[in-house]
Amino acid sequence: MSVQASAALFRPVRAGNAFEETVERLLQAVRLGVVEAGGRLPPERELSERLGVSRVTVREAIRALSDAGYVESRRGRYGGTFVNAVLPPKPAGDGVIDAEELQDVLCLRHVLETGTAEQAAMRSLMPDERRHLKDALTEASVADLDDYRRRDARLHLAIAESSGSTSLTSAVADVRMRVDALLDRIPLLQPNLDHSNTQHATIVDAILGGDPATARQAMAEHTEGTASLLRGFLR
Amino acid sequence: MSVQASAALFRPVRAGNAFEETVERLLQAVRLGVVEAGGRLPPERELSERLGVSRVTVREAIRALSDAGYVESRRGRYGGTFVNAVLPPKPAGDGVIDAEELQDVLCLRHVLETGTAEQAAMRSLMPDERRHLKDALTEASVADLDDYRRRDARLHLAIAESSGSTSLTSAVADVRMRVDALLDRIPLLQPNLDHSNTQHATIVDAILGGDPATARQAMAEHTEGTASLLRGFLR
DNA sequence: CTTTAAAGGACCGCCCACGGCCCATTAACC
DNA sequence: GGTTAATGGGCCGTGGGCGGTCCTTTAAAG
Repeated sequence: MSVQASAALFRPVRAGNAFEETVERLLQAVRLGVVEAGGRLPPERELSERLGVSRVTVREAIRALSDAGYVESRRGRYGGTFVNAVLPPKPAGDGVIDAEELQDVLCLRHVLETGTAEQAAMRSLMPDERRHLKDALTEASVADLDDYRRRDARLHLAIAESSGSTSLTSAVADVRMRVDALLDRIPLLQPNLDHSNTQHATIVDAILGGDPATARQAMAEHTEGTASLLRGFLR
Repeated sequence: MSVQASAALFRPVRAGNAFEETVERLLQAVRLGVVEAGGRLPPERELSERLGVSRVTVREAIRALSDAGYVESRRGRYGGTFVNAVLPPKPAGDGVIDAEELQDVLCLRHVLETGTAEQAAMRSLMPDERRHLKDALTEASVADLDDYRRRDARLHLAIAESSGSTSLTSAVADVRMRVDALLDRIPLLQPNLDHSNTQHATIVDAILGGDPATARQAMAEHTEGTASLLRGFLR
């Protein structure tokens, strides 16, 4: 039995307790911009059902996010839990980063993102999917430094959705959270942002034009850009 | 908020209770050939620690696998839990397959497997990694119809390991379990098997030769083969 | 102004899972 | 042949998470 394979298979069955995992999932929705600023989360009862977790646990998780300044709850009909316009700054984290973790997440991201771009370009997208992609691209292109991370994530998720595989979309969201945790430790510069926007346009054009090879290639260059940024700053 | 993205993010936080997930994980190790026939699982105490689950739960899971005929436990020093030489036939499952699930898993598999093959070919493998790959290839090529599924899975896992990313390896193992559940419903024919062996050799050669493009292309053709098989039988 | 429905807020009893501990068994070693 | 260490087997008290139920608040609808 290979030691690496067994390490991959005998990893922990759960990343944390129900509360922690629920917090993490809701954080994904907020941080990746799936629920936009000012937007409302699904009602607690619905979240409870969809996340497969008791409502008590959902409430505790929401309470934690509320205390941290991410969301705010309002009672009464037409109430709910709303995403704050301005998100709290994230803790810088410890300076040391595991080189193996970096290699792992960057490799995974490369595979997933180039794969979604290619798959998206291979499908014949519905009109609403095409519009959704274009909208996400536009919103990312006009974002300022503060909003950029969320809108960028939202665009990459839109591309993943265009692949037509929910499992792929989930995987992209998960790896994006890991990448974001790393990106929090390096500065975001305007030139990088401009360059990203150009690449985004190329990728979306290729997808909408049904050109898988170009979509993959463009996405590869795009992820390689942030990858080398991370490698440079963290090593 | 896109309905697809929220479906991906607000999916259940846990696939089942601790017992069920532990059974699933141990089944992976057995069914995917990570622990070969006659081989010994790690001791219960170690499994408990690595899986992040209490020893009671591990024991209940092992008991379930034992009852199902997958493994056998022996007490005393140098005892342990051993994988049976002949695995029980799997239940056929219900005839109806969700078309969306099929599309989802095949798309995910294509992206992951072609990605791992490419990444593996891009790395400079250590001598023991190269040997491991060759061994897995040889064992798959000499397998008979009964053993083929396990050895094939083992080879694909070996390729995934060669990518150097444990996350990727885990993802490949997970999607392989889903694919296997589908493959159980269609017959395995010798011609398909021969064709697979030829493709396996091409893939491994490309990886060992450091040719990412060929590795990806060969793996793409390989997965497309089983994909069209599945689509044909199940639709 | 009253009604109503939908949302958050709070509590209770139950059970699964955990940690910890000790027992029983077995093959190697001296 | 006794000793030893590693392994599976089993038990018990505790706590987290669950399902269920009811209360409170709120804005739209009438």
